[in-house]
Amino acid sequence: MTKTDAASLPEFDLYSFTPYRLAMAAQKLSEMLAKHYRSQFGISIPEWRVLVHLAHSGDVSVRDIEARVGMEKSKVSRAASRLETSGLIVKTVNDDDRRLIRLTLSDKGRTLMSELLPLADAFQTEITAKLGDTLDGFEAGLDKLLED
Amino acid sequence: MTKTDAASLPEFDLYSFTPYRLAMAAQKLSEMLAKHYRSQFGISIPEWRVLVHLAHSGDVSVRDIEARVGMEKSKVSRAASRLETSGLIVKTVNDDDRRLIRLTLSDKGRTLMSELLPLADAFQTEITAKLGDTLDGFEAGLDKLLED
DNA sequence: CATGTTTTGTTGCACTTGCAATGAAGTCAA
DNA sequence: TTGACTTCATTGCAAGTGCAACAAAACATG
Repeated sequence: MTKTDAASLPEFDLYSFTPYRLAMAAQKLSEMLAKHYRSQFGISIPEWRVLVHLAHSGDVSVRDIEARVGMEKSKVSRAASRLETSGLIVKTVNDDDRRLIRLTLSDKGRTLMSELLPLADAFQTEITAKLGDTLDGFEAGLDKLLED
Repeated sequence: MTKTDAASLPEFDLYSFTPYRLAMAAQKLSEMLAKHYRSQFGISIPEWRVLVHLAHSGDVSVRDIEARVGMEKSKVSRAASRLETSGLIVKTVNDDDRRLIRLTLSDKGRTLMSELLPLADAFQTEITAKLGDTLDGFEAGLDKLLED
């Protein structure tokens, strides 16, 4: 009887492992996108997510972003602090519930987003083109993975 | 002429932005998977990637993993150091090219992988089931995004 | 050979991250 | 009202991260 050796390892092909492929694809797209707005506007990915959510939903609290964007609340909190420091958003206390913090785009932030959003839109178009006729199937798969 | 105001922001729906959806799906799968092996075996995602690559390819250098798995070389280096500390891999100098470091699974590491790989395989099966008839379209989309 | 260039892996540093602990504010029931 | 409990945001801490700088080895070209 032999000791556990190389031959005893189950076959496993990392490169066809869906979570791995998905992670690689996500990382690639994130980096392509981040390259645009990091170098041009000095914004990190978490900051970008907060900004987009604000542009989309108007006033929101840290909790809202945590829930809807799936970011840790401390991550949201810190991204918001950085954005406040750079003058892109304003934090005010919600007077109805003084635990909540209202995050709002500043004029500067709004101006920034009016430049950034078209850029994101163009990127989406690029991806759509790249996916071509696999687009629908791909998005349907994403739906399945994201549901519940 | 008005200043830039809320109404002037382009429409943009974060929740149908493909990079965002992709990032969310990837994060979700990674966390589900990591929950299995982090809690049971105390292994992080970068460590897991190195181990799988070793199980798959036998001896490799840091550079090989950097290139094929798309990890920063410092990340690979540190993951390898941690794995060496926990006795799961062995680092030896390659005598043909003494800059290269041969990473090899130890017996302990091989034993671990013989438990871990079936678990990954089961997870793949789970995902495949979840994707159902969207599987092929989804994988085709991933192929397109990952090519070049 | 000699010397400049490239490749490989590690490390220093500043920053980010996740998690748990904290404090402040709100809620609820006696 | 009081006191126990919950919710929200921030922060301390240890660990992880990316990037640039680095040293050692290999390579190239005179």
